[in-house]
Amino acid sequence: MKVTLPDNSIIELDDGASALDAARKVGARLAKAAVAATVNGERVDLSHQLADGDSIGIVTEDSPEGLEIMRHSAAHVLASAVMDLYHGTQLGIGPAIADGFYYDFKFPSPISDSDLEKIEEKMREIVKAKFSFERRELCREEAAEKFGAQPFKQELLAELPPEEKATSYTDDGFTDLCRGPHVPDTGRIKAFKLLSVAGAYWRGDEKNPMLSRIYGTAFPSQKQLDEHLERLKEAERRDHRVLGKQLDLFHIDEEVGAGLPLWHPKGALIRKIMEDFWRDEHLANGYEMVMIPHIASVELWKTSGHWGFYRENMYSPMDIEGQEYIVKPMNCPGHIKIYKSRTRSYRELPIRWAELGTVYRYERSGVLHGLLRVRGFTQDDAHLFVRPDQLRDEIVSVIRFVLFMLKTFGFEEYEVYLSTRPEKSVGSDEHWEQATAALKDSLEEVGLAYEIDPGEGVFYGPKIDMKIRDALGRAWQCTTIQVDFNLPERFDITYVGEDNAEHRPIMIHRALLGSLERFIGCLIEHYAGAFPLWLAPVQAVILPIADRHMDYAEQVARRLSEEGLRVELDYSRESVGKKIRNAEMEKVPYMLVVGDREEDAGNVSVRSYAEGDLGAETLEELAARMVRQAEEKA
RNA sequence: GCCGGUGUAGCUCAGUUGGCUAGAGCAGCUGAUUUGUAAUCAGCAGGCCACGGGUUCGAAUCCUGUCACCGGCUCCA
Repeated sequence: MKVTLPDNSIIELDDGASALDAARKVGARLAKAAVAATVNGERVDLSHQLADGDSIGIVTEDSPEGLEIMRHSAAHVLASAVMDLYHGTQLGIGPAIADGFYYDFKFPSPISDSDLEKIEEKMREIVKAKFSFERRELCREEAAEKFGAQPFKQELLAELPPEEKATSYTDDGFTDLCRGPHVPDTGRIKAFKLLSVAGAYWRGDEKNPMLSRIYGTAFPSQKQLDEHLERLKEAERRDHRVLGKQLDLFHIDEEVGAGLPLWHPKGALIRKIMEDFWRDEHLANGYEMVMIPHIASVELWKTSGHWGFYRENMYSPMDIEGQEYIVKPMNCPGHIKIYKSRTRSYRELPIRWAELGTVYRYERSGVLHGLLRVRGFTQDDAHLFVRPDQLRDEIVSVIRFVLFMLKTFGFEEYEVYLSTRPEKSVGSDEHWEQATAALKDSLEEVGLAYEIDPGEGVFYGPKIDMKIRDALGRAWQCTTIQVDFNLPERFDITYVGEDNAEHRPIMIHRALLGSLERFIGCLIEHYAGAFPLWLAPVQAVILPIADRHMDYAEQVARRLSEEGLRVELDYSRESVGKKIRNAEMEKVPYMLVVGDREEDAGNVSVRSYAEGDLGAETLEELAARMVRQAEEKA
């Protein structure tokens, strides 16, 4: 028989030949590296029997697909080991994921991290024994019987489409319901490690029982595994919670309350710089600033619909002389009230009102996470009131504005989602469709690739979300752009049109950075705490060599301050080496050493955080260079 | 909120099977040193061992409740 290879060449094989035979025919090296195959686009085991005319590709262990298959097999071996060690365990599912794999179990009694070593040991035995993975096709009755003691597997079986065959894989006497494919034998799982155990609801639904999930990872070589573990350690060093403490930027105080960060001087200064930039850019882009109070009568939230649809995220009302007031979870109703304070003409639109608006939302204790998930945060919010004919252009310019902001802060990578109507929502189908279409069209006009996030919209409208990843690769939603036909209706806001009749404006809710808290958290991790010059709370620290250089050092400091640069003078009576070390630890962009040589020459010795010792430079040159660099925001 | 783990000085961590005044390094303070590109030396001070209850002759250590934090799930900017 003949089969076609990916390069369209055709090889001849004996009838009944397997994918592995095909790999062998191509070359011994390929056969050795092979872990699975694709036949006519479908992933199969190497033992898969080929048919005449098949198009075949060999999946090797160093390819992304091969790695995924190996990790999936590692999950299977994990399950083998667990079933051997903990009798009566029920099996959930065990897929490969981005950086490894996991398997969900329901143990007869809880296990903890300390069990991982034992399980890993057992896995090593299984790997060493090189048990082959035996694939079997099962009829439903057989499968039901085989997994009689496995309620979760039964559930999966019951949901398998009738036309699909149930398959199982067996190694070392352990059989798992699994679609496959797997590596040919357990010995092909090279370097692996179990990382953690965590709770996970069966099928990701909190109404379901909670299982114990064991996470692990696997690589083709020990070296790659070690590198991966090293990356995890590096990520820990970039963690904004660690750096926030080290750099004295913020802290979260138990007595103040969980999820309520306190900004220290340096952190607050970074915020101030960002906020100034943000306000300036908004004013330059046709926005006006507004401000609203932090609490509002419960009546406002009833009108807006928050009281009905957003209540679980809102704090309990407080009583003020018999009236109920709510701490705001969103800024929109306040801005709408400003709109509604007088008659609006079509000539005024689009109205663009921006505010760094602090909101408070009830977040369940388990979700809080440093600055990335808090209970009180400041959104870089704005509400645009537009005529229908302006909607699309406005969304497009908001998207362009976002891209500009993210780029300025050094983010070139993000994920874009279009979130559609959730279960709990207000408004007509027609409005939801119009709003969703407007967002979609705009994304396409700008040419941004996006994914649909079904049912993830806000209760009053669909949204575009942009997510940034933290040091550990977890995605955090920052940017949000929402089109809203509903709140204008609920508040009955209008503008007078050219025809002298009242018309309903459409609202765009948008936050470019999302919230300052989350964004700064991401920013800290992005720069690993070493902020670019324009954001650095201290841009240069002056290091006099001895006390007699203090006057000159002060002169240098004064000169740079005159240029609007943020400088500090290290007065400590430490060695130069120590002063440099301290400045390095604080990740100050420039360290300026001044001693006899510099004082005589009227210059400074420049050491940059990024580049090390740069040698002497005149004060004027340095000042000009720093000012330019800060302006360029590089 | 749920599952598992953790909580000792400002920070990072020791603290044997329950048993002496709970230790170290860094940071801080004091003194000496006046220093040339990532740590000068010495001394001092600093702890309701997260908080509350219990077991015990005796608890940082064991049990229990609360709170916070970490990893994950669910949920979100």
